[in-house]
Amino acid sequence: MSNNSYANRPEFSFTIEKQVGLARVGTIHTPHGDIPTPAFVAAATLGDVKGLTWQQLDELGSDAALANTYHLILQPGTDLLARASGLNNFTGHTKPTFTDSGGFQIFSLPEVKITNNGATFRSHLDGHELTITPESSMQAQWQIGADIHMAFDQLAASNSREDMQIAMERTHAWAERCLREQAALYSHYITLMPKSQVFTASPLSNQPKIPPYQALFGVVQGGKFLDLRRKSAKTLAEMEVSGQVFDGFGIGGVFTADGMDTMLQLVNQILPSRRPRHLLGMGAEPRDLFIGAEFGCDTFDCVAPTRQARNGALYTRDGRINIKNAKYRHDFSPIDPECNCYTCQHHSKAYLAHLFHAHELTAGVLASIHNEYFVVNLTKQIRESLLDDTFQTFKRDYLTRYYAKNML
RNA sequence: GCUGGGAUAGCGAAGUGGUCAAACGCAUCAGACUGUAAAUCUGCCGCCUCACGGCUUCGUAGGUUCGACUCCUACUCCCAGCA
Repeated sequence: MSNNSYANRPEFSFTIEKQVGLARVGTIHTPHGDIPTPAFVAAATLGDVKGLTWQQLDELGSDAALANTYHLILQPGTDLLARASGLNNFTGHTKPTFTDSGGFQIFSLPEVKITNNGATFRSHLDGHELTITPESSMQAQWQIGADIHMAFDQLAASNSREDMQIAMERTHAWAERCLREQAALYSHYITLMPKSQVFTASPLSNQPKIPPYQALFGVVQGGKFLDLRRKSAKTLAEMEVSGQVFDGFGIGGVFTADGMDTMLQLVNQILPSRRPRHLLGMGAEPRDLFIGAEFGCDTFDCVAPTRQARNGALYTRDGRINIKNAKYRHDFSPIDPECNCYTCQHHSKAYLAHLFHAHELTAGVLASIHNEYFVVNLTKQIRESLLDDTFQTFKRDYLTRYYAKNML
């Protein structure tokens, strides 16, 4: 292993090709292939990117996808995914995958009961009660068999410092348990958690399609409180249980780009530079990606590009437009004349507007191709600009133009 | 021709004496969406006004009443059944 790479296990490593301040250009190596970074990871919550086939996702340039453990536990069940030899084999997606732990979803549900043991909540599908613990989340993620897992974390109940600190400390306690379980799962592949009310995973055996090692990222919390963020980053960076350390880190609980630069500077100076960092949930706006990459994040995921696409909000170099607006009904130009996506190469705004007004499924498909391409491609361009030392100019020009209308 | 039913805002459809510019749905117009309970949600949606507020409406014309979309009369049109 070179000085520029990190490999907790031979099957997972991160190579840094260039560092510019906190920003870096690198490659995450996984059993399902490489992810050149910075990279935008497509949100595939239920095992698909809404509105897109895997082929379409592939063709627009996506290098990775992120599914959600909470959703997959509820349906189709992680036992089934294990039986199918893992998520990639089940879905037909061939590229690297992440799974989120379910923490974020659970805390957005009503009537969540948090104890030191775990989170108890009701399924949003049928209301049945379910408990997820750090251990069971790890087990479920191993059954899903993604390349990169997130530690089971807690989001704060409010923005108050007190709640933020409670959530952070619980996240740290759970992080230790996640590491312990990770070590156990790696050596035994998977173990049983035979408590009747706790989500339980069945033992796996001889599942060659499931990666032999599945990386685990610890999740930094602390909200807007910089001292908490500092403590969280330091604690997780130094955490080691049973010889197991985090293979990378997620930065969670970020809901706005305001103040994100300062927070990321602080956190990413503390996190070990040779391990990858994923900015959880951010990427609805170009500035999120620029700021994230500039201050040391390697991967991003966000539901906004596809959600907004389904709702008719489309990205252009000159800001976001709502394709359903009356003025686009007879506009025969592409969404963005500078865009090279399939949709912009083949279709006009008028056609898209018509499909949206007619509630055709194809509207969401074509719009999702465009929006997902937009963020995936922008992140690739950021990577290129870091490589050829044009990042600052690129960033300034891009953001000035994108937000010009909003700065009037 | 007779009998019965009906005509409400762009469309559909509530309302059967005051609290009705008029429920609700759709459409229109606009906005929101950041680890997806989201192909969802919010607002607007007769005219004037930034707004307070004002004005004109419920097939047409007239009447009863303090007051009518709601009651009466005539007319026009639509639907069903019977001839």
